[in-house]
Amino acid sequence: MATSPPRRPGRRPGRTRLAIAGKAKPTGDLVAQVSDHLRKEIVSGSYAAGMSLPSEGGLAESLGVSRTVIREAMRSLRSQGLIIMSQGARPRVAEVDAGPAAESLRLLLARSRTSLLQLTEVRLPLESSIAAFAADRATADQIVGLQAAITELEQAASLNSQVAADIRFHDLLAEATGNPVFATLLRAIGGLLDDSRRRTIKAAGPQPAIIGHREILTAIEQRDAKAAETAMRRHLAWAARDICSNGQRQGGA
Amino acid sequence: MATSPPRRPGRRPGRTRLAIAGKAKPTGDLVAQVSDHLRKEIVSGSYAAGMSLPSEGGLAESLGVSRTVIREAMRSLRSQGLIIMSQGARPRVAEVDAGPAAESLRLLLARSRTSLLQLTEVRLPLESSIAAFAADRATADQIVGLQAAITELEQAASLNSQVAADIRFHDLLAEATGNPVFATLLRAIGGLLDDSRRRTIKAAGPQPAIIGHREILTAIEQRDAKAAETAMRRHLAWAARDICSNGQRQGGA
DNA sequence: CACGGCAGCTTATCCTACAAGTTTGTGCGG
DNA sequence: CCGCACAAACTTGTAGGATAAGCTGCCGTG
Repeated sequence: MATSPPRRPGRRPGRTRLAIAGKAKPTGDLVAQVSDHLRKEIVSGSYAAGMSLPSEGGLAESLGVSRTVIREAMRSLRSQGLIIMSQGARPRVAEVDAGPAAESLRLLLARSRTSLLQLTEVRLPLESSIAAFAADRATADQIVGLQAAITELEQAASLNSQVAADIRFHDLLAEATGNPVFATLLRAIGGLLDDSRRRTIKAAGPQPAIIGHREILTAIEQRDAKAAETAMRRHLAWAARDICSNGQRQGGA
Repeated sequence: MATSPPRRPGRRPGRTRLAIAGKAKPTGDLVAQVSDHLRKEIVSGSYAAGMSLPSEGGLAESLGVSRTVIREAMRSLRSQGLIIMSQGARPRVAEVDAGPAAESLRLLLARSRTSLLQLTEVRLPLESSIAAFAADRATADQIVGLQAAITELEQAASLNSQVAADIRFHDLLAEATGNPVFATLLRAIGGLLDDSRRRTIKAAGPQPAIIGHREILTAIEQRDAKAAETAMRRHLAWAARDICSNGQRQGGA
């Protein structure tokens, strides 16, 4: 006896529109709609970072789609670094992090046979500007922090800590511009150059980097944007030299 | 009667390892494993661009997982711009495109509450370098394309097409550097500045932009990197002027 | 109050079914 | 023999249900 109405599964014909507030797009791609909807909510800040999202079942019901659709949309958001999922716990909104964007860039570069040289090419104007802006805007605290990063590099024993101190100096510099866009882009690109950094320091030792950083910091302390830019340019040119010599392609992994 | 063996659904306990060649990672996240596997195959070139991938069912069987897992992995790859899916047709390997990486960066920047002024600040050195590199490297074809973009801007009737032509010129310029990293970063930042561009052109008309583009192109034709950089700097300074006046924050969407 | 265990909720995976789109092959007419 | 219409097969998109495994918080015990 078909007491319950014969609710057939499968794609429901006319129901192209979602139970999402406002206009209904007749795109026909439910996952994309849900995914866009949630992405907007997250980016606009309706869901704060660290906050838990509704459960898959709840979202499925409230948006009027199946859990399958929700799951695929979630997977999409997850691969964009917007949410964090783990079995048993509700998905949470991820902190803002340059990692996924860097990964995306890495993927692009790996596919388009981009060389490290091309990355440095972009890094040069970016970091030069960073140095210049930092000279104008760095606070006293930030200058102290930069000094500390140099000291850290001087006293670092292992290669790892040397590389870390190097990265730290550049990050602090980007932060000192007061412009998060600089820091973001630098980290996205810089993350791809970690291996290169390591090789360079391993080959030449930390001394060249220390000298370069000192020159930059001196220019910043004197509020000399032009000099800071020049010093940074020289610093990076040194680092780029042995990239040119063994111009390896950016591998996968 | 359980004539058929009681093949219970649900997560199969011991089967944490995938039928993927080589080492078995006990990560427990099948989707990630499948996704990584396919990603490697695509990036390494085992699946050439434009080529069709096996069907979901086929992959599910050959990798020993359910179609659900395959679908979620596909969705992940799709959101990274590696594959293209459409109903009824097998998924195909996407051409190399900077779009997804730029989108990922755009998302990151949008989440970190950046102002238009801050975006412009980064755009200035970036585009300046782009102009300089383009002057050195643009091919004859690319110069023709740039000229066409200017003509397009001159003849554009609607505001929309004017903005589009403006964006197109800058994109082509980035492409002319021969360095996809420039194009990617520019698109990420530029995408957030679209509204601003629209307002600027709406307020001042296309003439200032046309003049700026012409100056840049002239410098490029003469292979004068320094002049190209200067021209670009002037062009952007003009555009930035009325951003400073109404320094609004960058909203979502 | 501290702490361990249990109950409920939630995700991860699998399965099956059907709708709707694409591709392919077949057969017919020119 | 070639080209085209049409149908069959294949494939993706969505729904829905079931089970396993993990997490969270509550409650009872010490």
